[in-house]
Amino acid sequence: MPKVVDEQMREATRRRIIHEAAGEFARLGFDQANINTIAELAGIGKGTIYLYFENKRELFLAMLRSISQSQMASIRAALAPDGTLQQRLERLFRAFVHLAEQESDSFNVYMSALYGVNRAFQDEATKLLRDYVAVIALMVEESQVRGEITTQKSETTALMILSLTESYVLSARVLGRSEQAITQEASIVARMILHGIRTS
Amino acid sequence: MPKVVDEQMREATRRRIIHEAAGEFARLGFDQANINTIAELAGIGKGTIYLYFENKRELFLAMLRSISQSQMASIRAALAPDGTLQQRLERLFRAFVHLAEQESDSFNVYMSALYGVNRAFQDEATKLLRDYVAVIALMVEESQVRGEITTQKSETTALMILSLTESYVLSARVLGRSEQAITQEASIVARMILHGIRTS
Amino acid sequence: MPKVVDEQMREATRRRIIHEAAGEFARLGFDQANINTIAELAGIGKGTIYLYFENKRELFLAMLRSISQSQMASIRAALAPDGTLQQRLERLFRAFVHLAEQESDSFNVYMSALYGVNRAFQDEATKLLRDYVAVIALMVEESQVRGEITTQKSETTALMILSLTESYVLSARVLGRSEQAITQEASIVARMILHGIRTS
Amino acid sequence: MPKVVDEQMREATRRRIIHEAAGEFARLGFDQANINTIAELAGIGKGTIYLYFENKRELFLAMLRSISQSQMASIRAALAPDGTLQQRLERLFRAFVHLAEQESDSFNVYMSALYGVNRAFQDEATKLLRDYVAVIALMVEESQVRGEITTQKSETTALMILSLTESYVLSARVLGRSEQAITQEASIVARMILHGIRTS
DNA sequence: GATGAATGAGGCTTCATTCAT
DNA sequence: GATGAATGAAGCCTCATTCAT
Repeated sequence: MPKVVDEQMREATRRRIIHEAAGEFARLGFDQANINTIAELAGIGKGTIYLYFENKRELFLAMLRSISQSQMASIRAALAPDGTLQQRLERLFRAFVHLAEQESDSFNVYMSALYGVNRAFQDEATKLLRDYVAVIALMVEESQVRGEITTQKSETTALMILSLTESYVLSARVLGRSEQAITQEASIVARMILHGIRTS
Repeated sequence: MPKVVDEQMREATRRRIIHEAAGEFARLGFDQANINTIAELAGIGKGTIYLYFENKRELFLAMLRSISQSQMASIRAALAPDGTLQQRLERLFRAFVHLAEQESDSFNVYMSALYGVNRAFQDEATKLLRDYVAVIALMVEESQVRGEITTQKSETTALMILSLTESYVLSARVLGRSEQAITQEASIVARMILHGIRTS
Repeated sequence: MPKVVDEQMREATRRRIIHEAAGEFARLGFDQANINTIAELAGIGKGTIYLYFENKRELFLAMLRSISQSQMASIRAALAPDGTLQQRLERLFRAFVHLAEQESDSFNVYMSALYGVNRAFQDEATKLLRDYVAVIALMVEESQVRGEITTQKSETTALMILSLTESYVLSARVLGRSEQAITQEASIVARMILHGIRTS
Repeated sequence: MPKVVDEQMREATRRRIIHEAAGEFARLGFDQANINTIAELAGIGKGTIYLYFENKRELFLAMLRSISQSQMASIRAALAPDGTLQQRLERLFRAFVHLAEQESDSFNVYMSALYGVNRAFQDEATKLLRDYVAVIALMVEESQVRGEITTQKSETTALMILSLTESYVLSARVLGRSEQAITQEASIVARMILHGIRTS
């Protein structure tokens, strides 16, 4: 029964489509991206894409979900309960820098979905944002338990942490700073966050 | 001499087009926005738009510049050298909350331009970002002179302030918090920023 | 009573419009020619043209008639009953060479109208063609009376003369020959025509 | 292997498009001709045309080339080295009459391209004109070899032959003569050309 | 299942013409 | 009479989607 192999093939093709779609969407945006180009890059026929995804919109959403999973994995790893809160915050910061630079396609797609105007895309991107906040809030609560900080509203704190981290990275990139220059500020930013948290 | 009136009429029409364009672009994004619809909303003929703007792209850019000016005016007012640094930061935070809520069309357009993929739009949006940073950096330097804080890199500090302020507001909005709820956190966020600055 | 002066002014403006129209139509053809451009070249407002001509089509026709009159004048002069038939034919040939080179705008407009697809334009251009044939036929008949040739169908002969003269000039031009080179063939062509006539 | 059939289908469709395009362009001219109408006449969808031709202009050029080939074939056949020069000239004349009447669409398109203002179209039409001259020049040289005529400049002679033939037919048509009436003059025109050649 | 030829809706833009001043 | 701002019809072309093979 070649079923398993077929299933693997199908999954591989699906992944290839999503990968190329991410590049195309990141490069051109949803409207300007061309289904035909994506098919060519993925090495399949134009019509074949529709055997994997209902339409362009669904392809975009599937790609967005794929990106979300991948990014969440990175963030979870960064927030592993090793070391002090300061260290975990630094790792979080560096994880974002890394994502923004090494996975820039994904990052761009995610950001444009989040701040774009298509409600469906925004909703999907928001899910990831919620997950970010949730997993950071968890870390905050752990730190409370450990006595590293004393706080009440873990979610507000998490939101602050995420905002400062993510948007600092983004703004710095948009303003043209190098990855290296930004990475070097990990310690400063983390310390600043920490003090901010402890004071409020 | 009907010239003055004509000039006023022309300026009024131009403003009306830009206003409606902002709404349409905010609602649908650049590609999905329809020049014909914008013309109808502005109460003019389809062809008339082209007497005011060379093409769709130039209309978008003109609108973006208009938004930039308006937003910068708000931010400058918020950063007026009255009161303590804490108070100025609170006003900055509230100004962003206000912009995001009351001028949500403009805000959405600006954000999607900044994080979209069209280089020309990104460049224009980046200009505004630079202006933000510059004017905040100025406040930071004033505060140094006044002895409120002791810092070396005013621009880095400004970027931190902007990042935390702007993106906190944005994230909170995207996550569905009410304007009121966000506004109430002005004091907390400002204090946190201040401590962060003083520590680093 | 400034009426006369006004009438002169009006006539002068009309002529200026027609002159510039001829250039524009010759350069771009009827459809691509731009009314606004013609107005600018003529130094008047866009709307003013419509005080002189009902619409673009009528302007074109008026221009065509103007060209016709001018060209017929040249041809009549060339065919003046001075000299031998051979000399008159040579003058006719040279007149066409001159028209094609010195009045190339007019010539191009006339040819494109004649061989174009707009029936109204074709009809107008055909009138000129008929006039050509008629005036040449007259010369043929004169020559018969003078005993220079003996022929029956003066109109067929005229058509031959015109065809060979006009289209020889045109083909030679299209094929890139210089005015001088073509002019030098006046004698040959005229002699050839003459022999042809005498034989048939 | 449906390839051959497909290829045949494709070629058939291409021909159908060109055929209908010729009619539409002949009827309305390049600018007024409507791609949509051509598609409907050809029995295909509007977008399908763009699978066969890059754009309207390329369609026109392709059609022009197709016309050129077809016309050159007719002319070559007429000039086949059978019979006397007089007979060949008569066949040439009749071939033009036939083309002008039976292939009037093609003829109109070719003439309007030749005398229109679009340089690209003019160039393409000029190629055909050159081919005409070349093949007629060949006949002239053959006739020299055979001793039918004694001439030096075969190309100039060829141009004369073409001019008189083609433009006689055209002028006669424009002036409203019937095909039959024009055809009957084949002998006269041919004889006249012949004498003209022999004399010069 | 895979393909890609065919489709046609949709939109930006031009420009002849009108008409209020 | 002269003007030119305003208009909107008209058309080329793109591209997501379908479906016969």
